[in-house]
Amino acid sequence: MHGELLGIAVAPDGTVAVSPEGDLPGKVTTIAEALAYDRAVRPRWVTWSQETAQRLVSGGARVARCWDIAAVHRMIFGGWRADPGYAWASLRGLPLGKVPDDEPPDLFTSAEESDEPIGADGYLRPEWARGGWARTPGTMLAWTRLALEVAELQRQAAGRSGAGAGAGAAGVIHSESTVELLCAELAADGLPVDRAAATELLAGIVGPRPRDEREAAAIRAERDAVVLKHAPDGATADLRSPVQVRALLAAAGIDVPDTRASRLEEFRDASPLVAALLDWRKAERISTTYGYAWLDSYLGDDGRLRGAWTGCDGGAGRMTASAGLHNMPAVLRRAVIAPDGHVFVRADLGQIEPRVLAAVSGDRALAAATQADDMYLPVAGQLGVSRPAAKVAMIGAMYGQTTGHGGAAARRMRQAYPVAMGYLDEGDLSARNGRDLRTYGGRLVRMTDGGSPAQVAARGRYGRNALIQGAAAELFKMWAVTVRSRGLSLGARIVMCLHDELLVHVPAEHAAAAARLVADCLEETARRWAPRGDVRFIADIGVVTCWADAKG
DNA sequence: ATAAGTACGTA
DNA sequence: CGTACGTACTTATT
Repeated sequence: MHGELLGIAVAPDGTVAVSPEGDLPGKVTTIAEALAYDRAVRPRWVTWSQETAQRLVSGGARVARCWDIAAVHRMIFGGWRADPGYAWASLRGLPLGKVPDDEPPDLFTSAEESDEPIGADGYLRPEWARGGWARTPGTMLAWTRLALEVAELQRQAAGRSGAGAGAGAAGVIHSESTVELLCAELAADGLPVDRAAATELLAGIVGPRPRDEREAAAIRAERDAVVLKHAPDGATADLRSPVQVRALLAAAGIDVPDTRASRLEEFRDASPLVAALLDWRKAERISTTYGYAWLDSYLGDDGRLRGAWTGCDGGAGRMTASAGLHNMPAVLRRAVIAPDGHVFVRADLGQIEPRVLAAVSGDRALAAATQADDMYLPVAGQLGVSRPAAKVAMIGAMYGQTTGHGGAAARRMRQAYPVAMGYLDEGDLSARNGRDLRTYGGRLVRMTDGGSPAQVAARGRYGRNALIQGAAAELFKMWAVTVRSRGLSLGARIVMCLHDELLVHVPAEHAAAAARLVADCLEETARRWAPRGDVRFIADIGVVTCWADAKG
């Protein structure tokens, strides 16, 4: 029974239903009892979506593992939409165009109440999916039974499709599911941010917090004036308008097709106007997106910055976060400080993408290079080029156009690592032709057909990138849920996931143990995810009190 | 009001 | 040396 699937549903009021299993009758109970059952039996709870985890977490229950129907649906079928009615129709092979929209109930057409979740047409009744399942204990139990049935159908569909069926993919469906539990916890726990430190940082960059709108406008005008005083006589512009900025630059003799920072950077030294404008943009970004309003919106009184998390982005399958958690300017990490008595274990995967390429392609020669701490060194030696040239060639192969032309390094790359390059070529070709791809872990990456030559080329790049980025995301998530699980006894909590980086909050007395654990979890994950075992994955792991500190 | 375009932050 | 995403602002369209 340990680890067996068991359906669970949590109503908005916190009432829990657990599906029948074997001789056990299903029951309607409390979150506390569900947690006790989780500890005793450790089932794999079948949930319809992250919402269940959110309700469990807000009721104080952090369960060990789950089978998340929406997450598994996205793996098997690709795309983003994964509501119950859509997942059901996909599994039953029903026409998807007729699946009712995932909309709130219409107030004027009273939904017919039925005790049967599946309608005569074979589709899931929309009123059930919209919350009608929580109407009575009986409907709640039926909802959990259906979840269990759907999970079994998904297990079969995954086996047929190849999702989660590859040698290295064992466990990916489970980790992709359990990440939804982690996401609910990340959203509830938040990222520790020291309000005083954040305020001080902001003051240094954009000035003190304005007391009213008039003062804010004055500060903005003053910032603008610093730039405009470098403008040619009489010229002025709204610095927030790219069109006007372009005209202003033209008046100063700088003709550019657009005013992006990357394009203006080359004029920085020659033009005080450009230099001032680029500095202005930095401050403006902080002021508008990551300023006091940002703190007010997302930083709680308890010193935690909270946003919503998703386990996969619908494209290649990376995690996403709102509230700016994934694109916060690096300077603001100075304010991410562990509260008294706690520290962070900060860990990031090193050279994850080329290592992942070695694993997913099965290229023995490239796998051999991963034994080095810096794998670009052996690659450079193999190709007979400098390390920077080797790195550019590798990244170009993974993401850029390599077909046909390319430098000497690119040509030698084909000779030295034919299996890896063949894997990328295959993905590129499939994507160009509009054929769907599957990542190493079995996630379907949907491709469209047709398009102009430029779109076809872009699709090729998208496809080869998705194979690498998607596989790296799978490895990362498996690592993260392993740390989540193994770290419980140390009081370690993941507070940030940033594609290849983990920030783990832990009581100071367990810092060293937690750092070792994070390293051990990577070993364990690598063995499970890439069982051939010839690819080495590395992480830079340090104990810090502030995220901005590389090592503590 | 809503959509598209521009820009920029993270990986 | 490419890809992904989230946020905010301006400009154009409905």
